[in-house]
Amino acid sequence: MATNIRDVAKAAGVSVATVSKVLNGYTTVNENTKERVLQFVKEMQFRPNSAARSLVGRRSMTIGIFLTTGLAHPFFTQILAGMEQALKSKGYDLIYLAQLSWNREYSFVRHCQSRNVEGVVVFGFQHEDMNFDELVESDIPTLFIDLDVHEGRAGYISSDNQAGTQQAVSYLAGLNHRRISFLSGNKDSYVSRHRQKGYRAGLTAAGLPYREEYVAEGDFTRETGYVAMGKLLALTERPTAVVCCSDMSAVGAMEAIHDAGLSVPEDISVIGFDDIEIARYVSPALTTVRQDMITIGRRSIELLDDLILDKKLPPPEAIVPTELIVRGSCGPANG
Amino acid sequence: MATNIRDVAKAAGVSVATVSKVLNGYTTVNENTKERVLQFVKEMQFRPNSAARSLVGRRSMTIGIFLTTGLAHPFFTQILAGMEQALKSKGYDLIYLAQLSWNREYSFVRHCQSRNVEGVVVFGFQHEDMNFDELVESDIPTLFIDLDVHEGRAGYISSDNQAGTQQAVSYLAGLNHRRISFLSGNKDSYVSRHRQKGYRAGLTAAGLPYREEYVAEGDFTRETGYVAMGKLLALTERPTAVVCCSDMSAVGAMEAIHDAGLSVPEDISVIGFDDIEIARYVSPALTTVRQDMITIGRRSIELLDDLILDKKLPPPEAIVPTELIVRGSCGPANG
DNA sequence: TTGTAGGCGTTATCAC
DNA sequence: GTGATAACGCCTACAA
Repeated sequence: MATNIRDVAKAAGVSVATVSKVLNGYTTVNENTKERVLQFVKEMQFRPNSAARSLVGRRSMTIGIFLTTGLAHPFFTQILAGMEQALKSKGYDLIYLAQLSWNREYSFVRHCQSRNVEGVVVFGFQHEDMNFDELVESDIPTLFIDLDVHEGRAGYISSDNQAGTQQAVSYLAGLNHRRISFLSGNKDSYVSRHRQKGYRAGLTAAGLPYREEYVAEGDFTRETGYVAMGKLLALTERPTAVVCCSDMSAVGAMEAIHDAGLSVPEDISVIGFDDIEIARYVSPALTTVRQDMITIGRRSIELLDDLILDKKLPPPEAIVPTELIVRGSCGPANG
Repeated sequence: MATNIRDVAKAAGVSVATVSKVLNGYTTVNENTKERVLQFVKEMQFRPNSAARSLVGRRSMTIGIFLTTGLAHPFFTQILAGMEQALKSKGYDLIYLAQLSWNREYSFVRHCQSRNVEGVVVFGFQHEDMNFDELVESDIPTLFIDLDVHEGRAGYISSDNQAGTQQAVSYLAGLNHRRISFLSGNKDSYVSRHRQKGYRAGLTAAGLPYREEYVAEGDFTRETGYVAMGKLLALTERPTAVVCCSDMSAVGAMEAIHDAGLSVPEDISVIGFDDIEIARYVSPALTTVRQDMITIGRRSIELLDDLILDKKLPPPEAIVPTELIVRGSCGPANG
């Protein structure tokens, strides 16, 4: 059906070995024959069968992707767009391994191995309920996004969560806010922990005290943002500003503020984290800490490629800068 | 490294052929040996190498995905989530073929063939600048989403664009609107054409005349929605309602209305199409025609699977129902 | 019912 | 500089 290396060899009047050598950049082949072979390759639109290639132990040029949070993650598209750039230039294809629901004994690692996957990107923010031991022990180069796994051949990449949050707090302090609260994500998630660190650092830098009651826990979603904000509002000395762990929880917080008969930013200033598209469309538009997911996507493939190519390379811990995007949800302190 | 069929055969004390037969559901194998083989398969966590499998002409269980609009498409995530359900139950993996930018002679079809891809899903709304001839002629089972290609082994799936738009017009007519305008997408796109058809059908059903000047062209984006709405507002007898070809263009239209000193829905009612997440967050929240992208994603894989399994099957033309989601952007006609 | 052996398309190791 | 040929892991006639 599709042309194979033998067809090309026959057409060019050489052996398959020669064609193979030309294709793999061996220098031990005559310039003229090389020229002729390449011409036939182009003419016949020949592309080596990747299954055969990976079978003989050569590279499969395949990177697997695993989503701990399902496809529904708001950043997925941006990350993928960033990945695409690097995939193109490095020549990888990206495979999404749909785990077979009917198989109780399903092993993601075995699935990767049977597919000859060269590396894996894991993406999501759930730490607790996933067991990555098998993956880490498998020695398959792995890059986690937003999960601080750093062991064996597994590294990670994430935004500078701490600095980003600290900058948000400083910005509010600069607007004379002195009662700044923090709406966290799941306490044990890597990103939430570091954002909370940044919150404390920001308070300290501004000479503000850390108050336990000003920290409310959510889980990144709009719903828990609403509930958590409600608790903050019930405080006798209620905060004049709130830094949220995600844009969606900020949206929930704004709704709670609105429902309490207060307004943003006159009564309370709100800052989100992420800069998802929705942030621009809520009213007032949300001031937020932008994560550069395009860069994170691109770098994740580049770092993974390094890991694949160099077996001895220590796994990376990459941090990508954030940017404060000022819109309309913050104003000077009032009260 | 990873266990192969020979290891399993040795462990179970049988030949590789027997193991293979067990794995492939041959009935010509003794119940006891089968039992024992399966036990070792499970114990050793054996999974046949898919490269070797597809090399011997068996199935690769791989479906390719091709995006004409890049990853940035707003529905991408939902479609993928729908696909995932079917991929799981059918046992396919999904591969994203990153086209190699440095290769001028790049052929998507050859890439698919070299990867032994069994079928392809094409997704996007650009018709004109893409050349699908090679793909259609390649005889690779293909399923287009939102593109009415129907030829050879290529079929398509899409929302019921016509009925959805017609329902939107009827809804407005029911609110006593008599000057209902239409903000189209790219005129030559499949979905826009059918939505415009539905617009006319809706007018006819309501006994309203079709007026050329009430149709403004955009390209689904917010920017062109803003511009097109501006033109409609400049009309001497300006419309009291507008049906838009997408939610993003509806957002643009609402901004134009606002900037003209008018308000939604008091002065002008607005209906979108898609029901993307943003529709819930603009103010007023957008009444819109929801597309069931989850179902479209799931069905696209199911239909593709049918096409792959049955070489004689005529390619499908599948239409998925829409649903009118009533929110706050429409009110009774006023004037 | 089970085992042997040839072949899928490619690369790597030798000879020549 | 070039060409046989043995792998890679698996499946499928065919033989036993």
